[in-house]
Amino acid sequence: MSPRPALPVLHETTCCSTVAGGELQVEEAEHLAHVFKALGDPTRVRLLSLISAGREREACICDLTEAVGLAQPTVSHHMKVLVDAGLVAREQRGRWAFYRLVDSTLAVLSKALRP
Amino acid sequence: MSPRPALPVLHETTCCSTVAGGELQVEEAEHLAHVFKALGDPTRVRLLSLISAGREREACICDLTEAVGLAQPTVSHHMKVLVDAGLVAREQRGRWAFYRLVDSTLAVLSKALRP
DNA sequence: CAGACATATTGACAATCGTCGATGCATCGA
DNA sequence: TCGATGCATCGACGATTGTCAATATGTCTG
Repeated sequence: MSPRPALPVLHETTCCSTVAGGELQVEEAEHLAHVFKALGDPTRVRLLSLISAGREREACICDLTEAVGLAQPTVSHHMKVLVDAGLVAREQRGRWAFYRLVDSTLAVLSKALRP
Repeated sequence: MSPRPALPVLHETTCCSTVAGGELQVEEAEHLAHVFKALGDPTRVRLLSLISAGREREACICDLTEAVGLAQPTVSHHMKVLVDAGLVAREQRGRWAFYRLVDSTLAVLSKALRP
Protein backbone atom coordinates (compact mmCIF):
# COMPACT_ATOMS: atom_id res chain seq x y z
CA MET A 1 0.00 0.00 0.00
CA SER A 2 2.14 2.89 1.23
CA PRO A 3 5.51 2.66 -0.54
CA ARG A 4 8.30 2.14 1.92
CA PRO A 5 12.04 2.38 1.31
CA ALA A 6 13.95 -0.87 1.48
CA LEU A 7 16.07 0.58 4.25
CA PRO A 8 14.07 2.83 6.56
CA VAL A 9 16.49 5.70 6.98
CA LEU A 10 15.87 9.18 8.25
CA HIS A 11 15.98 12.01 5.75
CA GLU A 12 19.27 13.81 5.48
CA THR A 13 17.60 17.08 6.36
CA THR A 14 16.71 15.64 9.73
CA CYS A 15 19.83 13.65 10.41
CA CYS A 16 21.12 16.11 12.99
CA SER A 17 17.99 17.71 14.38
CA THR A 18 17.82 18.01 18.11
CA VAL A 19 14.86 18.86 20.30
CA ALA A 20 16.77 20.57 23.07
CA GLY A 21 19.48 22.23 21.00
CA GLY A 22 17.71 25.12 19.34
CA GLU A 23 14.89 25.91 16.95
CA LEU A 24 13.81 23.15 14.60
CA GLN A 25 12.48 23.60 11.08
CA VAL A 26 8.86 22.62 10.67
CA GLU A 27 9.73 19.60 8.54
CA GLU A 28 12.27 18.36 11.05
CA ALA A 29 9.72 18.66 13.83
CA GLU A 30 7.14 16.78 11.78
CA HIS A 31 9.51 13.94 11.11
CA LEU A 32 10.64 13.62 14.71
CA ALA A 33 7.03 13.76 15.92
CA HIS A 34 6.07 11.00 13.50
CA VAL A 35 8.66 8.68 15.00
CA PHE A 36 7.86 9.70 18.57
CA LYS A 37 4.18 9.10 17.92
CA ALA A 38 5.02 5.52 17.03
CA LEU A 39 6.65 5.27 20.45
CA GLY A 40 3.63 6.82 22.14
CA ASP A 41 1.75 3.62 22.79
CA PRO A 42 2.60 1.25 25.66
CA THR A 43 2.04 -1.84 23.56
CA ARG A 44 4.49 -0.66 20.93
CA VAL A 45 7.11 0.19 23.54
CA ARG A 46 6.70 -3.32 24.93
CA LEU A 47 6.99 -4.80 21.44
CA LEU A 48 10.29 -3.02 20.89
CA SER A 49 11.65 -4.25 24.20
CA LEU A 50 10.47 -7.78 23.46
CA ILE A 51 12.29 -7.75 20.14
CA SER A 52 15.49 -6.56 21.76
CA ALA A 53 15.12 -9.24 24.41
CA GLY A 54 14.52 -12.01 21.88
CA ARG A 55 16.98 -14.56 20.58
CA GLU A 56 19.30 -12.88 18.08
CA ARG A 57 17.53 -9.66 19.04
CA GLU A 58 14.65 -10.48 16.74
CA ALA A 59 11.11 -11.85 17.04
CA CYS A 60 8.21 -13.04 14.92
CA ILE A 61 4.57 -12.00 15.17
CA CYS A 62 3.59 -15.26 16.82
CA ASP A 63 6.01 -14.72 19.71
CA LEU A 64 4.94 -11.11 20.11
CA THR A 65 1.22 -11.87 19.98
CA GLU A 66 1.53 -14.35 22.79
CA ALA A 67 3.71 -12.02 24.85
CA VAL A 68 1.50 -8.93 24.76
CA GLY A 69 -1.83 -10.77 24.95
CA LEU A 70 -3.57 -8.93 22.12
CA ALA A 71 -5.18 -10.24 18.95
CA GLN A 72 -2.86 -11.07 16.07
CA PRO A 73 -4.23 -8.38 13.71
CA THR A 74 -3.66 -5.80 16.42
CA VAL A 75 -0.02 -6.81 16.79
CA SER A 76 0.40 -6.77 13.01
CA HIS A 77 -1.02 -3.26 12.96
CA HIS A 78 1.40 -2.07 15.64
CA MET A 79 4.34 -3.61 13.80
CA LYS A 80 3.33 -1.78 10.65
CA VAL A 81 3.34 1.50 12.55
CA LEU A 82 6.82 0.74 13.87
CA VAL A 83 8.11 -0.22 10.42
CA ASP A 84 6.66 2.92 8.85
CA ALA A 85 8.41 4.99 11.52
CA GLY A 86 11.71 3.32 10.70
CA LEU A 87 12.06 1.88 14.18
CA VAL A 88 11.88 -1.74 13.09
CA ALA A 89 12.80 -3.74 9.99
CA ARG A 90 10.79 -6.64 8.67
CA GLU A 91 12.19 -9.76 7.07
CA GLN A 92 10.11 -12.64 5.73
CA ARG A 93 11.60 -16.07 6.35
CA GLY A 94 9.38 -18.87 5.16
CA ARG A 95 6.03 -18.56 6.84
CA TRP A 96 7.32 -16.26 9.52
CA ALA A 97 7.87 -12.53 9.57
CA PHE A 98 10.84 -11.55 11.69
CA TYR A 99 11.37 -8.09 13.08
CA ARG A 100 14.48 -6.42 14.43
CA LEU A 101 15.28 -2.97 15.74
CA VAL A 102 16.80 -0.34 13.47
CA ASP A 103 19.63 0.86 15.67
CA SER A 104 20.39 3.92 13.54
CA THR A 105 16.91 5.32 14.08
CA LEU A 106 17.14 4.77 17.82
CA ALA A 107 20.51 6.48 17.81
CA VAL A 108 19.13 9.53 15.98
CA LEU A 109 16.27 9.83 18.47
CA SER A 110 18.56 9.38 21.43
CA LYS A 111 20.80 12.13 20.13
CA ALA A 112 17.88 14.43 19.39
CA LEU A 113 16.78 14.23 23.02
CA ARG A 114 20.18 14.80 24.56
CA PRO A 115 19.83 17.87 26.81
CA MET B 1 -7.53 18.69 38.07
CA SER B 2 -4.96 15.91 37.80
CA PRO B 3 -2.67 16.17 40.80
CA ARG B 4 0.91 16.78 39.70
CA PRO B 5 4.09 16.53 41.73
CA ALA B 6 5.88 19.79 42.38
CA LEU B 7 8.93 18.41 40.63
CA PRO B 8 8.01 16.29 37.65
CA VAL B 9 10.32 13.35 38.18
CA LEU B 10 10.19 9.87 36.74
CA HIS B 11 9.29 7.06 39.07
CA GLU B 12 12.18 5.16 40.53
CA THR B 13 10.91 1.95 38.99
CA THR B 14 11.37 3.50 35.58
CA CYS B 15 14.56 5.39 36.17
CA CYS B 16 16.68 2.89 34.26
CA SER B 17 14.28 1.39 31.81
CA THR B 18 15.55 1.08 28.28
CA VAL B 19 13.63 0.30 25.13
CA ALA B 20 16.41 -1.48 23.30
CA GLY B 21 18.05 -3.18 26.23
CA GLY B 22 15.68 -6.01 27.08
CA GLU B 23 12.15 -6.69 28.20
CA LEU B 24 10.33 -3.91 29.97
CA GLN B 25 7.76 -4.28 32.69
CA VAL B 26 4.28 -3.19 31.69
CA GLU B 27 4.35 -0.18 34.01
CA GLU B 28 7.71 0.95 32.68
CA ALA B 29 6.41 0.72 29.13
CA GLU B 30 3.30 2.69 30.06
CA HIS B 31 5.31 5.46 31.59
CA LEU B 32 7.74 5.73 28.70
CA ALA B 33 4.87 5.68 26.20
CA HIS B 34 3.14 8.48 28.10
CA VAL B 35 6.16 10.73 27.71
CA PHE B 36 6.77 9.71 24.10
CA LYS B 37 3.13 10.41 23.29
CA ALA B 38 3.65 13.99 24.44
CA LEU B 39 6.49 14.17 21.90
CA GLY B 40 4.29 12.69 19.20
CA ASP B 41 2.90 15.94 17.88
CA PRO B 42 4.86 18.25 15.57
CA THR B 43 3.63 21.38 17.31
CA ARG B 44 4.83 20.14 20.68
CA VAL B 45 8.23 19.21 19.26
CA ARG B 46 8.50 22.71 17.85
CA LEU B 47 7.46 24.21 21.20
CA LEU B 48 10.25 22.33 22.95
CA SER B 49 12.82 23.49 20.44
CA LEU B 50 11.55 27.07 20.67
CA ILE B 51 11.95 26.99 24.44
CA SER B 52 15.48 25.68 24.17
CA ALA B 53 16.25 28.37 21.61
CA GLY B 54 14.80 31.16 23.70
CA ARG B 55 16.62 33.64 25.89
CA GLU B 56 17.78 31.92 29.07
CA ARG B 57 16.41 28.75 27.49
CA GLU B 58 12.88 29.68 28.50
CA ALA B 59 9.78 31.14 26.86
CA CYS B 60 6.34 32.45 27.73
CA ILE B 61 3.04 31.52 26.10
CA CYS B 62 2.87 34.80 24.22
CA ASP B 63 6.20 34.16 22.49
CA LEU B 64 5.26 30.58 21.68
CA THR B 65 1.79 31.46 20.39
CA GLU B 66 3.24 33.93 17.92
CA ALA B 67 5.96 31.52 16.82
CA VAL B 68 3.79 28.51 16.05
CA GLY B 69 0.86 30.46 14.61
CA LEU B 70 -1.89 28.69 16.54
CA ALA B 71 -4.56 30.04 18.85
CA GLN B 72 -3.51 30.82 22.41
CA PRO B 73 -5.75 28.17 24.04
CA THR B 74 -4.24 25.57 21.73
CA VAL B 75 -0.73 26.46 22.82
CA SER B 76 -1.80 26.44 26.46
CA HIS B 77 -3.22 22.96 25.92
CA HIS B 78 0.01 21.69 24.38
CA MET B 79 2.05 23.14 27.21
CA LYS B 80 -0.14 21.36 29.73
CA VAL B 81 0.50 18.08 27.94
CA LEU B 82 4.24 18.72 28.07
CA VAL B 83 4.14 19.65 31.75
CA ASP B 84 2.10 16.56 32.62
CA ALA B 85 4.68 14.44 30.82
CA GLY B 86 7.46 16.01 32.87
CA LEU B 87 9.16 17.41 29.80
CA VAL B 88 8.67 21.04 30.75
CA ALA B 89 8.40 23.02 33.97
CA ARG B 90 6.11 25.99 34.44
CA GLU B 91 6.88 29.07 36.47
CA GLN B 92 4.53 32.00 36.94
CA ARG B 93 6.23 35.40 36.94
CA GLY B 94 3.80 38.24 37.19
CA ARG B 95 1.30 38.03 34.40
CA TRP B 96 3.47 35.69 32.38
CA ALA B 97 3.93 31.95 32.52
CA PHE B 98 7.46 30.89 31.70
CA TYR B 99 8.38 27.41 30.61
CA ARG B 100 11.74 25.63 30.52
CA LEU B 101 12.87 22.16 29.60
CA VAL B 102 13.33 19.49 32.28
CA ASP B 103 16.75 18.19 31.34
CA SER B 104 16.54 15.14 33.57
CA THR B 105 13.49 13.84 31.72
CA LEU B 106 15.16 14.36 28.36
CA ALA B 107 18.21 12.53 29.67
CA VAL B 108 16.15 9.56 30.79
CA LEU B 109 14.47 9.31 27.40
CA SER B 110 17.72 9.68 25.55
CA LYS B 111 19.22 6.89 27.61
CA ALA B 112 16.18 4.67 27.15
CA LEU B 113 16.57 4.87 23.38
CA ARG B 114 20.29 4.20 23.28
CA PRO B 115 20.77 1.12 21.06
C1' DC C 1 -11.54 49.92 42.30
C1' DA C 2 -11.70 49.56 37.10
C1' DG C 3 -9.78 48.33 33.09
C1' DA C 4 -6.21 46.02 30.46
C1' DC C 5 -3.53 42.15 29.90
C1' DA C 6 -1.64 37.08 29.95
C1' DT C 7 -3.03 32.72 30.52
C1' DA C 8 -6.19 28.75 31.72
C1' DT C 9 -10.52 26.34 31.24
C1' DT C 10 -14.71 24.87 28.94
C1' DG C 11 -17.43 22.98 25.32
C1' DA C 12 -17.75 21.56 20.75
C1' DC C 13 -16.24 19.51 16.47
C1' DA C 14 -13.95 16.59 12.90
C1' DA C 15 -10.09 13.56 12.60
C1' DT C 16 -7.26 10.02 14.14
C1' DC C 17 -6.30 5.88 17.00
C1' DG C 18 -6.41 1.16 19.19
C1' DT C 19 -8.84 -2.80 19.05
C1' DC C 20 -11.22 -6.83 17.27
C1' DG C 21 -13.57 -10.47 14.12
C1' DA C 22 -13.74 -11.87 9.52
C1' DT C 23 -11.33 -12.67 5.56
C1' DG C 24 -7.54 -12.87 2.11
C1' DC C 25 -2.85 -14.31 0.78
C1' DA C 26 1.26 -16.78 0.85
C1' DT C 27 4.03 -20.74 2.29
C1' DC C 28 4.98 -25.20 4.09
C1' DG C 29 4.19 -30.32 4.84
C1' DA C 30 1.87 -34.58 3.69
C1' DT D 1 -2.86 -30.97 -4.73
C1' DC D 2 -4.90 -30.02 -0.22
C1' DG D 3 -5.17 -28.69 4.29
C1' DA D 4 -2.83 -26.24 7.84
C1' DT D 5 -0.22 -22.41 9.33
C1' DG D 6 1.52 -17.55 9.88
C1' DC D 7 0.66 -13.07 8.77
C1' DA D 8 -1.65 -8.92 6.47
C1' DT D 9 -5.72 -6.40 5.19
C1' DC D 10 -10.49 -4.87 5.68
C1' DG D 11 -14.43 -2.96 7.98
C1' DA D 12 -16.35 -1.47 12.06
C1' DC D 13 -16.60 0.36 16.72
C1' DG D 14 -15.83 3.37 20.82
C1' DA D 15 -12.18 6.30 22.61
C1' DT D 16 -8.90 9.81 22.26
C1' DT D 17 -6.82 13.91 20.05
C1' DG D 18 -5.93 18.67 18.06
C1' DT D 19 -8.14 22.68 17.21
C1' DC D 20 -10.88 26.79 17.97
C1' DA D 21 -14.32 30.48 19.94
C1' DA D 22 -16.14 31.83 24.12
C1' DT D 23 -15.42 32.52 28.71
C1' DA D 24 -13.21 32.41 33.28
C1' DT D 25 -9.22 33.36 36.32
C1' DG D 26 -5.58 35.86 37.98
C1' DT D 27 -2.28 39.91 37.83
C1' DC D 28 -0.67 44.34 37.01
C1' DT D 29 -1.48 49.49 36.31
C1' DG D 30 -3.60 53.83 36.79
